[in-house]
Amino acid sequence: MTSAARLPRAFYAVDAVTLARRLMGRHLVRLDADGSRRVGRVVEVEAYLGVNDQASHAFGGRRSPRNEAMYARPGTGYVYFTYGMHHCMNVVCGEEGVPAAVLLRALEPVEGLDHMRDQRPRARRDTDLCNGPGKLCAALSIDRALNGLDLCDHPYLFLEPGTPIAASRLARRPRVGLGDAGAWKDKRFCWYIRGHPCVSRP
DNA sequence: CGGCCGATCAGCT
DNA sequence: GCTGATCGGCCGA
Repeated sequence: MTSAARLPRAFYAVDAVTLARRLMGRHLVRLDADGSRRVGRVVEVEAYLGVNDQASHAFGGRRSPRNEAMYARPGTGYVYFTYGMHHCMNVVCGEEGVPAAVLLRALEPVEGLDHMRDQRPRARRDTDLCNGPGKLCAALSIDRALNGLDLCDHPYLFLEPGTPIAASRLARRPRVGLGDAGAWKDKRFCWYIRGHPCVSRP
């Protein structure tokens, strides 16, 4: 355990590129009914910049019940269901009413690995528990019921300061899995820890 | 290890 | 109807 203080609202009230860098090394904490903790250290993220970003769910100002959380205040969690079977979690940033967010793509398991393994029975190695956006949501039992949650004031899901990451270990590359996102698909808006075994594409 | 493919469904055209 | 901010099984090298 590294820290008990959850990150404040101001931490999230920045643009998506800044928040992407800031989130690296932080701890995503999931408390359970019995008080036990599942904790993962953020090792890979992607920034989605907003209405001008062709890869964003809010491109062109799109707004629907599905992505409504992107328009909420910074520190809100945007959890959506995709491919008919997976959930992905974003952290909303910037200012309220302006859709921008950072997708959590991979975590390094830190605490509660037994519980994570229960939720991810197919994972052969512990490095496979949270090495993808759908996998980390499964490992931490994050689903649509949590969409729109306030990470600054939620009883069992939030972020803690965690441990910093040396700048020399930080790398960036184009985002993963985008279809035709025009010029935006090649922008290097994915950050990850170079050589880390828990990133989705080492 | 890399590529292909099926699962499964919400949102969009 | 089709596609997707995915995953895991199966195939071949």
